[in-house]
Amino acid sequence: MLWFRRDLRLDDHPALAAAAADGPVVPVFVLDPALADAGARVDALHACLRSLSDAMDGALVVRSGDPAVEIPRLVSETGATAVHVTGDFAPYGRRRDKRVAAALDVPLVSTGTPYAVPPGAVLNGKDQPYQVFSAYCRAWRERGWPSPVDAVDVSWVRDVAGVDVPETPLSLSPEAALERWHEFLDDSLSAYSSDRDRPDVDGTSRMSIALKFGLVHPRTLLADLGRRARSDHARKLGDELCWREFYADVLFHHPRSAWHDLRDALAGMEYADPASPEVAPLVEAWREGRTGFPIVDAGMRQLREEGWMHNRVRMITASFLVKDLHVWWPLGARHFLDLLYDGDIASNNHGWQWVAGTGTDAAPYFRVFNPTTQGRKFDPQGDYVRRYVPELRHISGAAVHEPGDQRGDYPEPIVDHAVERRVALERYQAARST
DNA sequence: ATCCGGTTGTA
DNA sequence: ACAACCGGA
Repeated sequence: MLWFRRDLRLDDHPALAAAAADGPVVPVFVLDPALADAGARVDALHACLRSLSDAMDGALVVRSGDPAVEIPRLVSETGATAVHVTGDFAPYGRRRDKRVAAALDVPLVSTGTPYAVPPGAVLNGKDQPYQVFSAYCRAWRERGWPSPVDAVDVSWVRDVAGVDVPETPLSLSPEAALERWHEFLDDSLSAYSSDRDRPDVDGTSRMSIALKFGLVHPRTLLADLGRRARSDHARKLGDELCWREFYADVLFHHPRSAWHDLRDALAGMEYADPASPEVAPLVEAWREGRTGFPIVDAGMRQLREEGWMHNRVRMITASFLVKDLHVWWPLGARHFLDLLYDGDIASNNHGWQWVAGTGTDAAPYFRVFNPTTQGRKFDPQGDYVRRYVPELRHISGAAVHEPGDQRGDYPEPIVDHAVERRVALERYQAARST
């Protein structure tokens, strides 16, 4: 039996190869009620499951319920002699897999991971986990990763009863993701290093959703990049894949950092109460994209409309919540996870902690993003803002980023950035000296 | 020990 | 230029 989780593909799949070596394979997915409130990405999950089921002519068995009940039940129904999985390294997945293994009377066999390098496998000179990206990345490259695994012939066991996958308007499949990947390699990799920071340009690989659900394995992408090893652009994209692996590694070593400050250096930090009458409307304006800062609002509206936000803008909008509105990062991390199709607890929540200054790579605390400067720099023609903020479409060029009288119905800035920057710096100073 | 590096902003 | 951090080699 192969129990699929975040590995919803048939190619380059070590656990599938291991299962197929045992004989005919029962392909299973369990819709876990504990993850049913996972926001937008439940739709993305259903889209991935539909394409996976199609790829095996409908053999996929979908059950709904607690995996610790459903998986043992399927084993006894089918007489499976082992349950094969790809390892899961996030806190919930690790707890769930322990419960399932304990409830089974056949082995739960874990083969492979969703990463090129398994979380926990790279340690520093003192045999400790890395706490900064650049050092981790160097060691990660040095360790290296295996080539993609060859396709295997699988005989699927059919006609095991299951439930239907819910309908969804989304369409996601490994084939479409790889098609996008090859288009990206052909058309956009040659400008990646700079265009990746440009939300107005379609310059990123857009592989985040495919990686989240395992439609493709990062090893597949890294193998293609390895064939372009002399390209600085390929190396830069390798770095971005490494950020994903680094944060998975950090979460593996520090499961609590999913929702708590990784470092306690700012334990005494004073935050605004998001439920208070003064702050609640500001947080709501942030969520809805009407802060009066065009690049922030464009990003928050892109998130609502598309379930995706450009990474540069994720940093800008996160910095605004944390440093201009002084709200503790988990509120923002929760909001992103609710709306992002690619929402991943390790990358998302540690990215937020990076911005907040409580995580790895402790950015010097005085590094506060200026939303206007960031807009001018990374959306230089203003095209990104005009795409998502219709109220500003009558303003041409970079002037969309500037405050002024011509902005019509568009809101006035809800805070004075220069003032809030100083407040943030004072609070960081105070927290550091406690 | 000492130096490097870092998704930055303001003067 | 400077702010003025800190893990890692």
